[in-house]
Amino acid sequence: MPKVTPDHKEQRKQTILDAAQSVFLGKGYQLATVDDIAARSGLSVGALYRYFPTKSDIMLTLLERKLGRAPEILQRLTQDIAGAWPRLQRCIEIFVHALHVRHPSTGRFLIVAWGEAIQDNTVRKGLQGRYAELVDYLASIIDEGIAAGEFLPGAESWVIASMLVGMADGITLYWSTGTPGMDLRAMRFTTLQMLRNYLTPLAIREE
Amino acid sequence: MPKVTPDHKEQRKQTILDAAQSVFLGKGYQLATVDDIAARSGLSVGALYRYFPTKSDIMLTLLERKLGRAPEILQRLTQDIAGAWPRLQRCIEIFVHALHVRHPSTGRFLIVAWGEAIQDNTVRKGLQGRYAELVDYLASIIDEGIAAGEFLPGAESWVIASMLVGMADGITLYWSTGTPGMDLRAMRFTTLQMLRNYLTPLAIREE
DNA sequence: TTAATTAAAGCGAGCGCTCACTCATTTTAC
DNA sequence: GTAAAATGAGTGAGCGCTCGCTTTAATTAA
Repeated sequence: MPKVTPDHKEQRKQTILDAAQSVFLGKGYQLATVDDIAARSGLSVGALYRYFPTKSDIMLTLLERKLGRAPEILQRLTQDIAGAWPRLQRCIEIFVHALHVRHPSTGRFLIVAWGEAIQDNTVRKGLQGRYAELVDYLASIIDEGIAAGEFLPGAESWVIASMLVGMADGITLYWSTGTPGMDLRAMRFTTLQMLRNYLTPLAIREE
Repeated sequence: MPKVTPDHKEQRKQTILDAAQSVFLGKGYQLATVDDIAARSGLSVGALYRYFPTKSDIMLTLLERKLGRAPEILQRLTQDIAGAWPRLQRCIEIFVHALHVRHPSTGRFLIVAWGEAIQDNTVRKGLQGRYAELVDYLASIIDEGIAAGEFLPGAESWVIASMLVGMADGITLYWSTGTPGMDLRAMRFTTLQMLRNYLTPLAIREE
C-alpha cells in the first residue's frame, strides 16, 4: 500500500505497538524477538523496521504512550473535586484501578519495563522521567492540602508521593508475577486509610 | 587441585557466586555472560560449569543465600525485644538498613532478580518463596500484637505485611535505578509513623 | 475507461555476531 | 602414578537488523 495516508501509517504503528506489548507481556523484553513481534502484528520484519529504528525504540514508544499522559489525565478527571484529600484519594484510586483492573496488561507491562530499565539506560531514563511527572503531580496535591490547612503542616509532600508511587509499583510487581492470595482491594483500602490517618490527624479531621 | 577438601569446594562456589553478583549488578542478568563471570572469578568457563549446571542456577543459588536466611536472622536479632510494635519497627529498620546501607549491593541484586523473575519461571518461583517467608514472619508479629491488645483488632496482618515488603521493594527499585533526590531516611521515618498511627490508634497508644 | 508509470510499502532469506555450554587435553595435589 | 580439577577453543543455535526484490495503490497518459 504505497503513498498511503498519515492516518494509515499511524494505524500501522499502533498495530505494531499492540503486538509488541502482547509479546513483551508473554516473554519479557529480552526474550521477545523482533520476529515474534512481526509475526504477531501480521507484518514482516522488514516492514516493522520501516516504522521503528530499533527494538528498544518500540519499548520506549510504548512507555511514552502508556504513561506519558497519565498526569494530564489524572488532572482532567479530578479537577472538579473539591478538597485535597478527596482529590488525592481519587487519583490513587484511578491510578491503581487502571493498573489492576481496567488495563491490567499495562500494569504488567510497566513491570516488564522496570525489569529492562535495570540493564538499559535509555529505558531507565524514560521510565524515571514519566514517573517523576507523576510524583510531582501527586506532591502538588498534597502541597495544596497543606496550604489549605487540610493536611498536617509537617508532611513532606515529595517523600509521601514517592512512597505512594513506589508502593503501587512494588505491589503491582508482586501481583504481576502471580503471587497467590493477594487481596488488592484490601491493600488499596488499607493504604488509603493509613494515608488519611497520617495526613489529616484527628485534630484537623474533626473540624 | 584434585582430590580437594569439601571446604575448598565450598570456597570455590562462593568465589563464583561473588563474581556472579558483581557482574549481575553491573549489567543485569541477561546481559551478563558466563564468560564475564568466569573472568571475574579468575576461573575458566569449564571450571565454572563443574560447580553450577547452568547460568540460571547461579542466580537461584545467589538468591537462596542472600534471602533464604532473612526471616531466621530477623527473628534472632529481635527475639529479646518486648512488645510487638518495637519488634516490628526493629525488623523493618534492620531489613531496610540491610538493603540500603549495610549491603546495598544485595538490595540492587534483588531488583535485578525481580527483573529476571518477570521472564524466568524458575527465578520467579524462587523469589516468591523467599518473600512469602518474610511476609509470613512480619505478619506473625502483627498477629501477636493484635492478640496482646497492642494493635487494633481489625488489622489484617497479611495485607499489611505484604504492603510493607512491597513498599520496601518499590522504593528500592527507584533508588537502585538512581532516581535522584530520594530521601530514604525520610521515607523510612514516614513509613514507620504511618504504620504506627494505623496499628496503634490513640485510644490504645495512650494506655 | 483503461493501460502505463511510479514510488512507497512490504517481504524474508541471509549476514554477522553473540552466547551458553561442551569436551579433548593439560595441569595439579596427593 | 592417578584421579580429580581446570582449561579454553570450539559448537551450534539464536538474534537484531539489512537489502535486493516484489507487490500495490495512486497518478498519469492515452
